[in-house]
This record gives sequence, C-alpha cells and structure tokens, in this order.
Amino acid sequence: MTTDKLTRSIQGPILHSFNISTISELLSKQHWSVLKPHLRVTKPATFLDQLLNAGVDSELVFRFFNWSQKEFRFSYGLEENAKVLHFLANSKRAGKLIKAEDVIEDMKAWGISPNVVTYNTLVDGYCKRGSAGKMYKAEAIMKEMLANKICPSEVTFNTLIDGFCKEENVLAAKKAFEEMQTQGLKPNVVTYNSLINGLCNNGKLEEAVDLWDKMVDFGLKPNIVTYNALINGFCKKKMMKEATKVFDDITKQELVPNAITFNTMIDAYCKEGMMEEGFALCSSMLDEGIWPTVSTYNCLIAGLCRKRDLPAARELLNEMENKGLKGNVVTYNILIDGSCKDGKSRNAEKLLNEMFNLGLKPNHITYNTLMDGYCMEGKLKAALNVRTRMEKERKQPNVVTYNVLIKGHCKIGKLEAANGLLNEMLEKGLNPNRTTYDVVRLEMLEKGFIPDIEGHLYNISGMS
DNA sequence: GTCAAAAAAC
Repeated sequence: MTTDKLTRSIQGPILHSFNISTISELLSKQHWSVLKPHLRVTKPATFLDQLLNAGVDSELVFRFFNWSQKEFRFSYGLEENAKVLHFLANSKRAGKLIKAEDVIEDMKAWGISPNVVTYNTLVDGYCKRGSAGKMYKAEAIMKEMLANKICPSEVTFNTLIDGFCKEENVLAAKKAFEEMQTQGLKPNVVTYNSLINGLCNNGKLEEAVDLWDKMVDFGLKPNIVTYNALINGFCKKKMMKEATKVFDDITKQELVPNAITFNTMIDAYCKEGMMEEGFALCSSMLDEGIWPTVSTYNCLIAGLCRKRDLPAARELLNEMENKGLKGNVVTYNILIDGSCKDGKSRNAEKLLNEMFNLGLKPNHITYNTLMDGYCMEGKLKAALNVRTRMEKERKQPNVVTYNVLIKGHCKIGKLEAANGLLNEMLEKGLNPNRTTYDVVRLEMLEKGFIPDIEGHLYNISGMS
C-alpha cells in the first residue's frame, strides 16, 4: 500500500472510519505526518488510547505522542497531556512503566509545567502497576512534587492510601491518613472507602466498623462503595448474618445495591456451599432491575465446581451464553481449575484449547492452574509442556508458576530439579511470596534441602 | 470537567 492510499483510507470525520491496522502500519513506518491531520479533529488522548487498545507498542505510541506534541506545541491543553500520561502509565500493554522523571522532563520541554493532576496520575500509575517497592517510587514522585512546589491534594493522598492498602501495608495507609489531616486536607468518602476496604481485606473488621462510625460522625454519608467494602469484610470472615444485615440496610438508606453488591454476597454463599441461597440472590437481582453479569455467573459456576459438579457448571455456562453473556477468561479459569481438582487435567487442557478457538487469551492464572493440575496428578512432563506452551505465547513464568512447578517436583522426590527451579526464579529477580515460604520452603526443608531464600524471605516478612 | 474507592480465577 502506498502512503497516498493510506492517507485516503484514514481520512474521514473522526475515528469511525479508520482502520487501526493501517494506523499501526503508518506508525511503525514513521509516516507520522500522515496522521497529523487526524489529530486535529480528535482528542489525542482518545486516539492514543485506541492505539494502545489495538495493541500498538506503547513505546511507539509514546514516541509518536512526543513528536505530535512538538508539532503542535501549545495546541493541546494540559488536561489532554495528563490523560495521555495516564493511559501510558496504566497501560497494561506497556512493557514497562515509562519513567516518571522522563515524562516530566518532556512536558517541561514542551513548555507545559506539570500540575497536581499530572503528578497524581503518575503516582497512581506506580500504585497500580509497579511490583515490589512500587510504593517507594510513588512516594518519591510525591517528594519531587513537593520540590516543585506543588501541593498534594486529597486525590494524591487517596491514591497513596489505596496503594498502601493494596500492598497490605495498612499501617502506612493509616500514616498517610494522619498526614493528610496534618496538612489540612479533609478526608472524603473515597478516603474512608479506601481505608475501610483495606482494613476489611486485611482481616481488621472491627477497625473498619469503627472507621465507618467515625466517617458518619464527621458528616460523611457512606455510599454504595462503602457498603460493598464492608459486606465484603463480613463475607470474608464468613459472617453471613452480619453481611445480610448490612445488605438490608442499603435500601433503608435509600441507596441502591449494584451488581458488585450482589456478586459479593452470591460468591460468599457459594463459598459456604449454600448454592440455593446463591441462585436465589441471582434471581432476586432481576427483580431489582439489576442484570446479572458474567462475574455473577462466574461465582455460581465456581460454586458448582467446588461441589465437583462439573456437568452442572458447564450447563450454567451454556445457559449464560443463551442469555447473551459470553464466558470470559475467568470463567474458563474456573472451569479449568474445577476439572483439575476433579482429577481430569486432560479435560482441563481441552478447555484451554477451547479458549483459543473462542479467541479468549489465556493469562498466567490459566497456565498456572493447568500446570498445578498436572503436577497434582504427578504428570510432570505434561506440566512442563504447558510451561513451554505458555512461553510460546510470550508469557514469562511468574512466582506462582515457579511455586507450582517446585511443589510438583518435590512431590515426586526430584529435589535437585526443584532446587534448580528455585535458583532460576531467584536469578530472574522474582520475589518469593508467602506460598514460597509456607509451602515450598517447608517441603524442601523436610526433605533435607536448605533452600537459599532466607535473605529474600527476610525481605518479605520485614515488610509487614 | 482531568486524577482517587467496591466483588470473582493460581
């Protein structure tokens, strides 16, 4: 195709008419000027987001953005920049997080000074994407923000608090909560929701309830997110009576439960083996005018799998598809896990093939689950084949992969190989997690092996 | 009007 033809094929009012593969082709050939008129008619952030969604390499998108900025210099506002940064920072497709400092440098070069929102976006990018030590980086950005005389806002603190909670560091989250008040910022509903959720997910239910009371005392009205977080807290502790009480309170407060509210309850019932209650709640959703989602069905399907009723689980998937809801990766992961636990790993692998045929992209969990299934059946060769398959799909083994394989090797007494895998994992810079510590290490110790992960273990236990 | 919060699968 000539450039001229390409130009014609992407012309048109806005984005409807353009073909993303054409665009990627243009991008990779660096025919950027062809795309220039396009940027005038659309919001660059939307445009770039579409590129990322279409799987165009994020580095390329970033370079293109950089170039277009220079071309247009002041034609985009800071808002658009912030949005673009957000997409780039959060893009799951991004190979690596673009260095915050670089982004800021570039912005300055464009003649735009970063503001609170820019920094907030970057902090959030680190909180959501980074691996171990991400919060350290997020805090570093905050320091830089202060150095540039930009005051953190409520959003900055909310982002940090949530980030700490997701890292299971409730202590740091509480510190940030204090700090924000010292700086004269008032915690809002989002702040409380993040903390309450963090406390609930870390088993500190009483503190969560206390915080709820405090927030009401301060005149803040809990919203549906607050309710969902607390319900989740009770559900995790298997306190279904209390969860139901909170659930019933929602309508009394003239709030409306949403799909997440229902899904949380349904999942909890299913985990307790109370399938009837789960199904009953699912049909009551419809009465309330809330449509069950794929996630709703996933909870129920998982419940049936736990009961080792795979035919029923499969049947429910069909039923759901008849209602126009397609199964997703999670659905298949659940079914694969169910088949494996049922001792039918070969069937599980058939499900994996089915996923491919449906155009669903298996993720790490898919492969890890299947490998675990084979390992549990003592079929180590099959498990290793899955690993090869996974790597062919450009998925690098992660900590869980190694845990599963090491466990599998230990199980059949291949300790040398298990130790080799452990070293491989450490060499790759993967951080051992609790399972590595609790299961893998103990198992190896029992067999007389002293795995060399103590230093790493010290790091992870020192964090909490 | 940019940015922040809730559930499910190893």
